[in-house]
Amino acid sequence: MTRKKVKLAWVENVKSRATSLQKMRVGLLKKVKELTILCDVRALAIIFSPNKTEPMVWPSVEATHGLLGEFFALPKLVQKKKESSFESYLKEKTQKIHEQLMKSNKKKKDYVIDEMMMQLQNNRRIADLNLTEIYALLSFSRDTILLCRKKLDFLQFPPLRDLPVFPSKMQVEEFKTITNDVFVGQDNERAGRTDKATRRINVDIFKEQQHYNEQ
Amino acid sequence: MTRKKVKLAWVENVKSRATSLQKMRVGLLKKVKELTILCDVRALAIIFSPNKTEPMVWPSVEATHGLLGEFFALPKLVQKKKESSFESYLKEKTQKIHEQLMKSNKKKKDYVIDEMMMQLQNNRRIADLNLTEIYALLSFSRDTILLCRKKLDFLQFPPLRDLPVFPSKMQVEEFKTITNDVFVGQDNERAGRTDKATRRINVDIFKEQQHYNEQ
DNA sequence: CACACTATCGTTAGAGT
DNA sequence: GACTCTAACGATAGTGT
Repeated sequence: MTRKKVKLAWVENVKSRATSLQKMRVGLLKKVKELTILCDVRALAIIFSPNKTEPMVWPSVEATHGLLGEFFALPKLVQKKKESSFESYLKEKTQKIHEQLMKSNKKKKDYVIDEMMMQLQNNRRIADLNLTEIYALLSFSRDTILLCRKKLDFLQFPPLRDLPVFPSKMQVEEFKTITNDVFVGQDNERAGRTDKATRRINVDIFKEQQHYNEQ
Repeated sequence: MTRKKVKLAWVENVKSRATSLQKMRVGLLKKVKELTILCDVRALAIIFSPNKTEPMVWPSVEATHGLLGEFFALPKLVQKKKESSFESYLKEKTQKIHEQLMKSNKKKKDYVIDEMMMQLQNNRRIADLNLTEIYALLSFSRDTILLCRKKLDFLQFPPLRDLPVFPSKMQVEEFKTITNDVFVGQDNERAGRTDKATRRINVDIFKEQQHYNEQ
């Protein structure tokens, strides 16, 4: 039995697609009906199928016309708003999830930085850091300084200058390849120098954060 | 855990209803989206909620307007047809199921009649039959005779006269009550007379068939 | 072989917590 | 809101025509 979880994509096989359409249409309209009865709302659904002139309509063509009349009678400001309430719902949802992610990333970042600081206070030296780690530290320092300035209400200070731009993901990948993965390798010079109680921690988190750009 | 199977009815509790509405709306629109992607159809859904001026619209207000444009552009004969393709689908489905039921009932009936005939050829006598069974036999005979006439192309024969009308369900129920269920009872005179190898078979099937009237 | 229908059972929606 | 658990959905194998 090859019963796979169907992924959200165009169904190639013509027959399968047709059977799916039949079943899903019925299931869908059943759900619309359920919704209207259980929650006392009015709703309509229209499904255009290829190679069929008449679409499948719920609850009926007449009722649909009635509801659409109400829809079109709505003040244009409401009806024509660029976003339907579903779209704004999605946007809100996405926003929330993204905020959560940023928060979680912030936590991890703080933890990683703390670890690095600890290591630096012990036996690890600046020379032991790789490029990614150095950028992470610099970025952290910059953020921290800015936060401090803000808190101290010294917003009139000029922005920090000469801070390097954080490298793109591709650049970091390239770097890792060239250096033959110094993070996990145990047979290179650097790793050999820091084998006491020093545990190299994962800093991959820094490489992903560049891709979230709001708006 | 009170995890009941929700029945298709108005949800009394206001809070539950609101939560259901939220969840089901999202689930519904997700399904619409699934359908359009998997089966390559275009569809729209509009859900009006109480106490909300703007309805929830899928896929978007603009796309909806576009699709509705096509819908209204359809020739009036197609668009205004009294039945949507969903309604005719349901009707067709009902028709099929009903035909199946009739077929199945016919089979059972034939089987019951066969059994009765067998019993009559053995030790059961006409006097042992109750009213329902007698009517069943008469009805069967009538049908059989009509079928034979048809097959022999003697359609010009006058219809059978003096055949009693089959009793209504209520009349039969009344009869059963009066006679204290002679079908299963073992302590009445008739049952005592037929206790050899005679097995009384269920003829309830005949009482139900009067309620299916097509169209 | 193609089609229609049924049975089976993995996946998903959503009620309750 | 996140999670658990069940009923229902729907993909596919099986069966009949």
